Amino acid sequence: MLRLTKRSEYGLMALAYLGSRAAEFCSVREMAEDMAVPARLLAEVLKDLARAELINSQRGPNGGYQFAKDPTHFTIFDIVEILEGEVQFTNCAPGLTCTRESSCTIHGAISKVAEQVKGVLDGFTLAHLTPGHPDHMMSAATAAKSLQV
Amino acid sequence: MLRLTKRSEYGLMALAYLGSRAAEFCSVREMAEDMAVPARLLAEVLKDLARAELINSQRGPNGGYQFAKDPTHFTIFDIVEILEGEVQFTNCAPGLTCTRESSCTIHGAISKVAEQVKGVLDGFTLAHLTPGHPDHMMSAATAAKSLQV
DNA sequence: TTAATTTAGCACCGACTTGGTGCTTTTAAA
DNA sequence: TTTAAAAGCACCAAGTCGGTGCTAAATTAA
Repeated sequence: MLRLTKRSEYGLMALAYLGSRAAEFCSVREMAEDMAVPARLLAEVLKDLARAELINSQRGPNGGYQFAKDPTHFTIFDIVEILEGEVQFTNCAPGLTCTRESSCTIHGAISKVAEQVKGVLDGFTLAHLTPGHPDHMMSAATAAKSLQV
Repeated sequence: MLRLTKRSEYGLMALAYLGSRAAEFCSVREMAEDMAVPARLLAEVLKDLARAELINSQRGPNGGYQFAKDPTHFTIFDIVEILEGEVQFTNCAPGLTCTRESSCTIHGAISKVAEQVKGVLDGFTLAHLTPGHPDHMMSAATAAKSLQV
């Protein structure tokens, strides 16, 4: 159904969370509780993000994770690629497993589609997800509330 | 990995094929052979497209499938929705299974992403996939060939 | 009428992916 | 030394995906 996995979803939520928490270390337990997501799975996701050097990790008491770099430097595409592997829209693109060079007439257009989808994901940085950041996009609920004020 | 399923892939290929074959009926066997895809699976896909009244079906000898309407009237999004079910980018969007209204800060941006991805898929019609049609986008291979001439 | 061709319907299966957990080790602070 | 936390690795259940089997219904041709 063309959807992101939970890994990406939790990852994006966690990064947004970290972004809004200044530079302090946050533990997985803390984050999982606040975000109401399964702690162990979140831990796996954060491990991957740390391996990709997107966030710093600190072991031991008062340890946890913290943003390594400016959130505006990373896009949703980057995160999805880290957590789900290479984004490959179909098998049917030149150079991939589509060997129907002669008969397959769609990979021209499909490549364009894939390119544009990639463009969309690259058009959003982590800052867009991070509350408090000037680039943040409000949810419908939040927007409604701010209108009431 | 954010990819289309084989159902969508075969469906799009088949529709491109039908679009390039004037208005005659084409049998599944014929199409599957020409496109080098598994016939039975292609048959399932075409059944779904026929149920959606996107193509006409005709049983019996010399039967098969044929385009019902103008290819420019259908977008890639339509096909994907028919063959994969409702496109739902994440669980995390207002009104969906994301019940973390208060804590989840990403569904504002995620909704925008989903909207734009939908926009991309809606920006391509079947005509873009159909060789012979003026809107058709050539594959890299075909383009290379035409340059050689 | 009969046989052949083709779609329609429905159920099913094996393999892979996904979401999630268990357990042990390593690091670091109190 | 104890405790809190991440790192590593393996594992499992459920779901999805690609694909197939089988039977019925429709249509054409002989």
